Amino acid sequence: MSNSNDRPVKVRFAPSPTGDLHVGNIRTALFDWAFARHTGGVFLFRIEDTDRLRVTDEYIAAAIDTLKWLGLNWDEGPEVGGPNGPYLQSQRLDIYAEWAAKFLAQDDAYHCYCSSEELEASREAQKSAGTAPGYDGKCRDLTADQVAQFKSAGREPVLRMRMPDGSTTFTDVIRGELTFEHEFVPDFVLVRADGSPLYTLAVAVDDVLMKVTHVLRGEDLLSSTPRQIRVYQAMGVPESEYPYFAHLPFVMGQDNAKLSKRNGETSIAWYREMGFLPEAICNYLALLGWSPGDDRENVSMKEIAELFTVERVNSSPARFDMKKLEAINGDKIRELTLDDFLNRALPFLIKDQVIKGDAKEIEIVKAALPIIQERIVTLSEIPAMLKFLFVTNFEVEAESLPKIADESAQSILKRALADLSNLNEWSHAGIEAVLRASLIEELGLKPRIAFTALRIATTGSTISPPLFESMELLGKDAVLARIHGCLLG
RNA sequence: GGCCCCGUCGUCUAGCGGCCUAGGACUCUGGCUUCUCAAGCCAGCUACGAGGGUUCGAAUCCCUUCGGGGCUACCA
Repeated sequence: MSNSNDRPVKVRFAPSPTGDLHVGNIRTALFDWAFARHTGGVFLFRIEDTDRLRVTDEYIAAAIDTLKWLGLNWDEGPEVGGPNGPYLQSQRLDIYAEWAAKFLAQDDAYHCYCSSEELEASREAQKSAGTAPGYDGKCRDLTADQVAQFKSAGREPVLRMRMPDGSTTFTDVIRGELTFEHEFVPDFVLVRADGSPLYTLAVAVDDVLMKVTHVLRGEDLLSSTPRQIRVYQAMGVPESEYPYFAHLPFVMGQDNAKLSKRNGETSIAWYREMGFLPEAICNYLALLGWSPGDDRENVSMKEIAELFTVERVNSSPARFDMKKLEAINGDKIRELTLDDFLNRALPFLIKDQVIKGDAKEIEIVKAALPIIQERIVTLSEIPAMLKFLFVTNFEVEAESLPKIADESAQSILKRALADLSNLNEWSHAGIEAVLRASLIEELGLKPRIAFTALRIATTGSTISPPLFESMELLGKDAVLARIHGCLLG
């Protein structure tokens, strides 16, 4: 995507936080961010909170937190400021009011006194008649008398933009040249009856005032673009200074509907709690609607920024696939350095009360992490996997108890207990050597049989990290005590 | 209903007229390895929605059709 005017690239991510940021929002944010980084431009973050009934301070704070967590740092916006602030639309009300007054004075916009009941009735009529829906223009040319009448009836007007006859043509970088006939773009409301601005006004005014050069946003806003352009015209912005538009395809849920809070786990906060890595989420999301062009699938944030171009963005929607996200998350976990892995694992262990977080515990966790690193898909699996190392009153899980109750299992445990008691060098290699010599070679047992019994006796479960490493981490005393505790006679 | 967008394996995608008897990844199935579970390795299944054109030649261009989605708010 070139930049025909000389202005420096500025891309904005402008969510309306009516809930936790979800997968679709973040995919848009990621592409915005990647485009800015790729071009060396500015990444602007703006909060569209003109609907204060639905946007709360908590959601705004959560959105800021989520973006930070993902590493999608912005150059202009909340907290960091910038030359074109404020970046919360609720703090720019006077600006919108000024432009609204100007549009009214220019006759680009007009007061509309229609009640919602009247508009509703009109829409129904249009629908049943099969004609183009939209405002019928009833208040376009009100006489002074009519206005006086409405006012005396106590009606408060909205400010409505006048759409002239004709059409709007613009180029969408992803979809090509698009033309919308104004006959299907009805006059739209800019300012509510209570004087508060609408998205239709604020988005256009802000993009112009904040010198935004590229608008990459969801496909759902595609048909609102002619309205946005109409506002540019009323503002007197020359066409050469309109931003480039690129409407990103949807990210859809499993049921093929647009991803929303109603279907599936969409909130990024949930993925965070589940132990997905931010870089895995970004990597996966980058592959939804975009690809590096070669067969590469594992890409770092740095690579995403280097390789991202809007030209490579698909025009068709993508389905969100949890399985693939999990696969990528597992890959990313395996790539973690031990210290990094430790820092990310600790909060999960503490939250699940497996450890309190003291130095001694952390030391054990650090020693144990390497043997589970390739065994987990999400960080939230760690507590269950390492719990056996920290439990004070050890118990074998109920379903495994019968498996060590029979005579052959009991003799294995007895034999192992004797072998291990005499073992001085308590290392996983030493443990393995002595047990193999005794159980496998001397007694001729199948490894699977012998070690399963010991696994149950020492970890409490048939599934565990590698046995000898687990024993080493557990320590000689605890291992002997646990095996002894499993002896029945 | 009207307007608009979209259509390659189950899913994400590569492909931008000949390199395609369509490649990769995830999933799934089978196998190898193996102290469990994983990881790893190998193999296999499965796709150009349909119908017309254009062309020597089409997944790639055009049309129609069907299907999916979005918008149609004093939401964004």
